[in-house]
Amino acid sequence: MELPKSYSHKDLEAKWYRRWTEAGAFAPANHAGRYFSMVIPPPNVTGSLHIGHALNNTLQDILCRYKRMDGYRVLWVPGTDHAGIATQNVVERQLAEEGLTRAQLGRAKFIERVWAWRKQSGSTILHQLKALGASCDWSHERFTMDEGLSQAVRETFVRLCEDGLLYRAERLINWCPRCKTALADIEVTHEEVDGSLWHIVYPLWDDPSKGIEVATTRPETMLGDTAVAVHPDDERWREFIGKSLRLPIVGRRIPVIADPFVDREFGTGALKITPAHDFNDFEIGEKHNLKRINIFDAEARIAPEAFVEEFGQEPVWMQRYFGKERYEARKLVEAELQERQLLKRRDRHRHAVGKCYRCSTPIEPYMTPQWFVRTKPLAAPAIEAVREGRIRIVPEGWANSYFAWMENIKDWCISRQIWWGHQIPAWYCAACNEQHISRSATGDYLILKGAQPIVGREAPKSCPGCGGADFLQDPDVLDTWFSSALWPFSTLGWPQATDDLKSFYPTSALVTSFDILFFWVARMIMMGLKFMGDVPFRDVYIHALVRDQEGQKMSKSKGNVIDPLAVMERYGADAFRFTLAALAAMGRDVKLAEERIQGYQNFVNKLWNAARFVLMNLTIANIEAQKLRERLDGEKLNPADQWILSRLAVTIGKAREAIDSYRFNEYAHHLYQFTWHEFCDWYIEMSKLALNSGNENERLRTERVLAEVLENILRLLHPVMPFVTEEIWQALREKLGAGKREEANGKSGPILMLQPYPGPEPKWAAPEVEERINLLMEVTRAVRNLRAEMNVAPSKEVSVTLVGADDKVAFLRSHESYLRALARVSRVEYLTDGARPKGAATAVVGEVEVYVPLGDMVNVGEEKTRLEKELSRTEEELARVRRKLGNSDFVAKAKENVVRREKEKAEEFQDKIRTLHLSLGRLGEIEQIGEKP
RNA sequence: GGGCGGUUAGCUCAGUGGGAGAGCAUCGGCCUUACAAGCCGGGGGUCACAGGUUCAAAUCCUGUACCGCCCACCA
Repeated sequence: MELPKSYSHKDLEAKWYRRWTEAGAFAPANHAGRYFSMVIPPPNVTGSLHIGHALNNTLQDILCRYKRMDGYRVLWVPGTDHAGIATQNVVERQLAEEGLTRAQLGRAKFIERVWAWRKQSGSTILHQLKALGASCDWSHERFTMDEGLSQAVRETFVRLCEDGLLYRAERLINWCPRCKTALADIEVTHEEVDGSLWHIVYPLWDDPSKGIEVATTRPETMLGDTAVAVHPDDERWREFIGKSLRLPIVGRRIPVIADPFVDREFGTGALKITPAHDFNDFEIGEKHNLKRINIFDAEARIAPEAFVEEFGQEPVWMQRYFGKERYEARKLVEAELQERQLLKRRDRHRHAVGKCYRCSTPIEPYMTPQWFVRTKPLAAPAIEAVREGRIRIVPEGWANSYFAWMENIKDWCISRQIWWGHQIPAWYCAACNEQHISRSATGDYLILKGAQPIVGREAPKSCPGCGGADFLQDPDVLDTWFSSALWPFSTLGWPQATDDLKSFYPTSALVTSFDILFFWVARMIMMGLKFMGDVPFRDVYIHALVRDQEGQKMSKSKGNVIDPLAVMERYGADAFRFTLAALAAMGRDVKLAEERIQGYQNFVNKLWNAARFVLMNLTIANIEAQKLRERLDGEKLNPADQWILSRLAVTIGKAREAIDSYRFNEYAHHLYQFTWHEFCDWYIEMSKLALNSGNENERLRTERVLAEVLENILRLLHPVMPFVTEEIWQALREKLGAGKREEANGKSGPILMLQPYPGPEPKWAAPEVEERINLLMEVTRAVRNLRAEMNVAPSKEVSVTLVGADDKVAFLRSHESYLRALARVSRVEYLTDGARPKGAATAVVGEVEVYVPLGDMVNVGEEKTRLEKELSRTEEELARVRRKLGNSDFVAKAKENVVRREKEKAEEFQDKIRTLHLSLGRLGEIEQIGEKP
């Protein structure tokens, strides 16, 4: 079978993916050897494949395919994350389009609806991964809300509770008024905004003519103020300390307290204290035993309850505020203060605002009972594991961020007031907690602070307190990241003691992006150590974010997204994967422009055409590809063959080194360089001579080398470009005589995907041959260069004279046919010494001088200019080398080989200068002749 | 406020102590029977700036500027 003239990825990709699947090539059971395992960073079920997933999974797949070929039992566990808030938001938006809210639907119906949605479109993203070529073991696919994983979640929750690492308490937490749920600290992103700083006067209780001027960015929260704090040493306010103020608008009597926390330099040096709606104020409030007045409802609207409690009835003077959301209330407060002439100033002020990482709504510090994980005891061993190198973070710079975060870790708020997720396995006896349960008309209920939870793997049968059997389960669900934290072992069957766990835990590597280092990686390490007693993975490879060519984050709103599916459709998965690998340099963002992919598509095409060349020239048959090498060892190889095999051996070494250290870009680069610029540009061109020599032995030998090198290239490239390499490999195999029979029998034959990865080939190393072929290549380039510079038409053949050291010239003479073919030279003459051709364009390659006679076709003046330029360039270089050698410190202190090389250089430059001078002199003669006809 | 990273050719980026590199773009020449998605050749850079260490610095150290990111309770 010959390969078609051009490569068409469209049908082939699906064909090979199917074939690999049918061959069971993704399952670890089919391989023997050491274990290699990875778990996929589970994409959100809501998602579709974006460029970040593409990069992440391409790198993982490269590792898996490499390790699989290299003899490991590879397990790559795929799956998806239920993504609590994100998914709930998506389904809520769908409902909104139907004019429904989740409240109207009710909890049970809503969850049903989410499940239906996830069933229908939840695996979209995994199908898209298949288009990318991801070699996951699909029989191991998991979902963070699978029954097995739910069991793992309940198990960990109960055990953490038993170990005192879990508690429920009322704390000031980050609240998203849009999602109406608590968030963990890291789920809040801080954004700088241009805001204002309001200066407000709080009059003295006893003497309203005097007052304290406070400065605040959030005037609306003053309704909840319970004190004003000043620095104890601040002269301006000293006399006020201990006195009472009348809180404007509300009329509350609040004290002036002294606290060194207050920054005298900022604003007026007086800080209003709102313990229920500011984290700093909360702490100060706790210290000074201040009242915490919650002025908001769950949607951050001013709620009357606290004021009713305070004043015994709804304060009529505050009527206009009730029910108003934060920013509206802010305007009203500002207006009323203005009216009362208590608003002194409003300055422009830039400051950071915390926003919900899911919906960008400004978060509200809010007092609610929540569940927390005590993280310090979990963090300590997690820090140690990285510090001791039991987990290696690559690039290691990220370890600093990891340590910094872990060492300052705060308790993790894990409860969310949403419906989609793992409902917390805690129950409350309805009878015992009657006064702590608030029921709404719709049947929903809230568990207030002070309620006594019973934590268990399942609902309790009866209350140990009263014996009652009426229980309400905690309505909250767990943070999505709680179940993701268990992913490396929950997906392998934990809490059951499975074979998978025994074989594949700890996993070998985790490939992820830095933006979830704290969300996910850190927590997996804590949980893995806690519940498995061992690290969840050995290596963490952290890759960059994909940005557009301007370095902007890709986002739909900016319209700069590159859709991986569209790209693959257009350029093929292989070109896309190769591009991602080539751009994945460590510690840098990946800036992706579509032209890059196009560029690497050319490489796919180049490989394809090289393969076509090899295949159309193969006459040998009945040799299995795998046996090529054995045959090759018996051959008498010529220097060109030895050279390409030596280069191949070097490339194999570099490729292994690069991939073993997660340097994907270097991997891609080395293979690109070897395939294109060594194999195609030189070896294939040289091979044409042997193939057309008419010498049967030479021809067969060259065919074998071509096939051997191509086959190695295919195996080396397969991890990055699985589809095209498989297609070519199969064609090669068939051409070599194997495969046909099996296909006729309907059996599936060998696949490249499961061939051994090229090993080190020390016997191919031939540095001295490389050196000689290098000379030949340089002389060839010199001739080409002279022709181009002298504008000699490519069709015009020229003769060349070579002058130089005996051994060099002898080698060049024995390979004259290459020079003739590669540089389009008709005749080569050799002079070992003495005479030089008259009137020739000159180049110097090491110890060899290259002359191309000018004849009558060249402008003598141009050649003279060219030589003079070359001469001055060489003189500059010589001067630099001489300066170095003239420096006694250099000669004394530099390494010997460095000095030696400099000396060699000096000699080389001197020779070159001498030659150039001679050539210039001879040109002068011609000029004179020309002038005197 | 703290930390991390970046600054190298027109663009995107490799390169961690000894002669400045790649891809793309550009210019010139080629339809040479694997490939014009190609071949051959060329031009282009005081390696951000200023000091320092060293025989030797794009590379190590210090500082500065600009850009980006992360963390942080200055209202």
